[in-house]
Amino acid sequence: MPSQTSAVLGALDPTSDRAVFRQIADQLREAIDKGRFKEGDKLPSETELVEHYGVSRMTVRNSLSVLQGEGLVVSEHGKGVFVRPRPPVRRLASDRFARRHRQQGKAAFTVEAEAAGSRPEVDSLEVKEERPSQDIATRLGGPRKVLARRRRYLLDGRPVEFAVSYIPLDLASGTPIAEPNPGPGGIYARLEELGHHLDHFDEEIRARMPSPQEIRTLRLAAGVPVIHLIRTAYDSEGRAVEVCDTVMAADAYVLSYQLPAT
Amino acid sequence: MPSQTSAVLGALDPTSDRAVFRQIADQLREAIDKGRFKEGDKLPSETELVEHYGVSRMTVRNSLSVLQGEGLVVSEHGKGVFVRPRPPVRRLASDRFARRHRQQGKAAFTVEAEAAGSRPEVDSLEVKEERPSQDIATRLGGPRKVLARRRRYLLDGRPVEFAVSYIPLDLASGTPIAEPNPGPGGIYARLEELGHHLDHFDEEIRARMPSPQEIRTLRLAAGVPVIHLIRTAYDSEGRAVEVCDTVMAADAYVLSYQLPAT
DNA sequence: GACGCCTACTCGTCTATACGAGTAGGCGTC
DNA sequence: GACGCCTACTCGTATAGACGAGTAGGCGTC
Repeated sequence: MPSQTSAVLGALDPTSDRAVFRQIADQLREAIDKGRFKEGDKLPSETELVEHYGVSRMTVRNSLSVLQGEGLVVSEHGKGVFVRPRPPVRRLASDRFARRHRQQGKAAFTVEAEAAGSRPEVDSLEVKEERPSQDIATRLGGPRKVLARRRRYLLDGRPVEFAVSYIPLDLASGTPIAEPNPGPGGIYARLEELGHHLDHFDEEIRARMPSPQEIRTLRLAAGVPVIHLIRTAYDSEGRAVEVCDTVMAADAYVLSYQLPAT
Repeated sequence: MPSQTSAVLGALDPTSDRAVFRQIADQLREAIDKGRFKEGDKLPSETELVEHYGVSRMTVRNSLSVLQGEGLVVSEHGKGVFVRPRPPVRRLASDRFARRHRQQGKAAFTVEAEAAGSRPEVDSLEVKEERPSQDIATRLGGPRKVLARRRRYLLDGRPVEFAVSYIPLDLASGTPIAEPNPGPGGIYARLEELGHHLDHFDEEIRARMPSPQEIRTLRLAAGVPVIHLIRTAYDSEGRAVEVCDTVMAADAYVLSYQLPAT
């Protein structure tokens, strides 16, 4: 029903000093916001928009690229431009590293995902010794070498998170922490078994646009930022025992913290 | 020295199947990453890039728009395209609402900004009674009317944050909370004076691309996401006494939380 | 010197056209 | 029915050209 375009979209205002491609983008955005195009709906094709507005195709494409940059739509080569579906979000509670969870012995990601009815996967395992970057070394108190554990998390086949844990090599070497699978409860459980009683975590949160590498790894659509979280774990002696550097697809997460008011 | 372009940028690979505009974007990105173009530097003009690569101007513009979308560069009409300077970041510690800070009587934003050597400003004051949105009402336990306090925060003249506090009207009405200036220590201090002893805060954090309205309010450059933080304050009886909905320019903030491991 | 114009350069917008490549469905052949 | 081709439609990439508008500096006039 291509002729329905005119039922949803209005006309341009030739007296406006607002650029034509912005006017078109505005109309499409409004139509999406008001639900006249719903999640997953196909927008009118470029050709239809060209005919509807009487402008050239490059102008229409310019409009659509504005909406892509805002993360409102995604284009699929050969198929069309679609209103971007909002993926269900995964909530990360601030007590997700509480000892009581650790003692249950299952990985937090797996438990939470299954509770939410999603199929969790962990891949791209890489565990190796490295020389830490300046930043990581500083956070860990200056070790010369660290064990780096890299993994990627997927939900229902969609990559949502990429994480690297760095542990000072003198803590990790020869322990289950250096194994691809560190066992139930993860490396925090192993650290505590090794006598490093965990005291607290520091988390730093930034948001930014992804690098091309991150776009590939997380298969990000245009206009989706990432949340960059750097967590440092401290034991009861105040020593930093682990730094975890995590990049998350921002459209898949809500972080949740509870803070005392005292 | 326009001829320096060829000293920094290489040639295209005609055998590559990577699109020409992507190859150009890659080369510019690499040059920026490696510091051959530094923060604030002007990139070669579109015309220079056209001559250097032997492509059409639209192709060059396409490359530059890729970098703009990544937030790496900003263009200034009539002047050129510049490597985007990274503004100094403002750190928000998770103890910023601790009672001891509140009792000192100065607004947290002002104190922190001056400590960091920046000039803080708060503007766009609006305090009025409203019917809450569905979401806000739910978070506050369903009041029919709320007091909404809107303000915008600036650092050295640059808007960095827009915040709206919602307080159930039956708590705020006729108190200093309903005044444009609620007095030392802010509304949290007033709430405690009114017998609402604060117990804890919940914070929800999302990251996303800004709406056109947010781009205007925060004067955001292309490719800068926002951090959306929703804080709910609870008193010792478990009642939600305030919801603060905050939108921050992501390039200006690092959020910092400390979590117990217990 | 102060002012204003003029010019050269910058990016912004828009048109018109061409071809490439991915998708989906029809339709005929086997 | 299964397969493969063909076609029509989609978006992706690139060219060439035109005009508009903001910026900054030179330069002449006053």
